[in-house]
Amino acid sequence: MARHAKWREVAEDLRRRIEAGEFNVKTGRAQLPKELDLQGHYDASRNTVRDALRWLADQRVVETEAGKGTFVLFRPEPFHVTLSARRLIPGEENEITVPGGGEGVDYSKDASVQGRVPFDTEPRVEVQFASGQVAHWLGLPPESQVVLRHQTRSIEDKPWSLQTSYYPLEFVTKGAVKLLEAKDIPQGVVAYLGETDLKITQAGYHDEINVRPPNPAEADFFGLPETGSVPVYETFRTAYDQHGNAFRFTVTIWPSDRNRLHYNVGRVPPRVIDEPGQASSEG
Amino acid sequence: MARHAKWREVAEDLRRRIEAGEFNVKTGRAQLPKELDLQGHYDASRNTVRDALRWLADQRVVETEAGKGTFVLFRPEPFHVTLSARRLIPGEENEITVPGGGEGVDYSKDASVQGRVPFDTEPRVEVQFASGQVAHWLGLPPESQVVLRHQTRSIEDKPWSLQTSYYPLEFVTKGAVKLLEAKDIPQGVVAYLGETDLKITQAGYHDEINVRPPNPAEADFFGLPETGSVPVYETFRTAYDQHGNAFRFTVTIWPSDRNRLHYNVGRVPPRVIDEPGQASSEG
DNA sequence: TGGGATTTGTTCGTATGTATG
DNA sequence: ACATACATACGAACAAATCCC
Repeated sequence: MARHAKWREVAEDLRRRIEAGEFNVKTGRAQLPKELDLQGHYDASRNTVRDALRWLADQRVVETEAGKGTFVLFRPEPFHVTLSARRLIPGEENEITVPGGGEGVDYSKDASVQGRVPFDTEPRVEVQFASGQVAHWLGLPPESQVVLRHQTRSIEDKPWSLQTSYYPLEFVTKGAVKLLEAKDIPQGVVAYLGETDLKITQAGYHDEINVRPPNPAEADFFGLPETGSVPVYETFRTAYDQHGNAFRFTVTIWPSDRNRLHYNVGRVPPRVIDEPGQASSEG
Repeated sequence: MARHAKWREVAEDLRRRIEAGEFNVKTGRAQLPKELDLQGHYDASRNTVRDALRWLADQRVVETEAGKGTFVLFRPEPFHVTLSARRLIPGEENEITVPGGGEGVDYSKDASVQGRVPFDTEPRVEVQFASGQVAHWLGLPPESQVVLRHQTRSIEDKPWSLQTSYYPLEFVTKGAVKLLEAKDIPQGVVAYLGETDLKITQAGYHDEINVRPPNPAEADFFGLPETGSVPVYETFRTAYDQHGNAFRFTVTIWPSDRNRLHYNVGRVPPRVIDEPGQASSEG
């Protein structure tokens, strides 16, 4: 009869009851009965109940807090992040064409988020020897040094992404001195590099998207369970200039529980560009 | 001294020993000592050892098999999948330009995989009422019917992706009768639609990327643990024709343990287009 | 500030079931 | 049929976090 183990049946039933709203309260978080009561309700041992709760906690359905209880997790609406630029080079239509005109065109930012304003911290700036991965993507010889600019971004006071960009140290000695300053570059780094003697223009970029469990520092920053049950997106962006040389390598970490990624390729209706993810839920 | 719980310390130590290659054997899989021996080695109870092993199993570091033992998991090199087309419309350079010329240009496929040949099953074809999501993306009124074409893809005998495409049923009555046939369309569906009276040309597409645990059917097909510890990518692609109308909606499932996704935007050196992910590991 | 009650976290022991060879 | 090894389930004790008075 029992197709599943007992702990699994308890878990499934609890999830059903959670989705039916049985534990909802008017104010505050929905709280499950305490383990002792569940033990009585399901005629199971406390360990079996705890196996069920652990499984639900791993799936981010509930959250347990020592001394307090087990609570139903509120899952926020995800941010919809568009990772493809609208136009890449101002004045040229070599990328996405917005038939309606040029308003709201986004040249310099890496990502735009529908309807919400991200808050960036001031960057932390370091000079390091390039790791193998960084050297590979930037096309640098081993032992090269790079400037690293690290930022955290939040939306509505919630941590949203971690970003680290790498530039050849050479850029600094050739005129881009602001790269070493630990403060935001208002017009964006790409625009700034174009204003310096380097005269770098972004012609295109390559993105690689990976998914993995967060490391402890990331889990702490984003408030993710340290079991690694909520993965993070890890995007690697290599930007190329007008000569086909890589000039920037950016690693960004996005928790998967609050982000969806979007790309537009070719000609796409403006409403899709402007309002990604309007009705996308449930697969 | 003990910063972590005992089970966690056992787990960390086991991972260290695994990475040090302590359990490697010349032929076959590396096998850990049995639980009873680990219990003795760490002076812990069997349940504590099992807590550690469960944590490692959730992270796909090891795999336990009843009656056999606990084995170190072999993690294969991921496939690198490029989701941006090289050129979108033959003859026009409105998408990625390959300076070297037109060789190897990929017009019709949704995805190209570096150095490996995917094997597609014959499609399963159905007619359904459009769900809310499908109707939304295709811009169809409620109660519309759609043709659904479902395929599984494998690379080197390993299941690699699950794909379902939706087309307005209207297309069939307007001449695209092959959409209803349960066999592959060699030139690709997009090219075929252009050859019919519909004269549809793909002008662009929008991709949304999500990550979630696999459902039981997906876990079974891909051989993923049913705990959901290995997430799958779920990509939603909406393709638009020359008039800005959506003509296809495609949902693809890719297990994250064997896939990395790539996009090229703007002008990118051909070697990056042709050989994605050449040296990208370790973050 | 403290102490006791409540609730979850960790660890142990033990028994039995199930898959494998 | 038997031994091996992991899976499930039970019970119990104490620790740690939280809350309330």
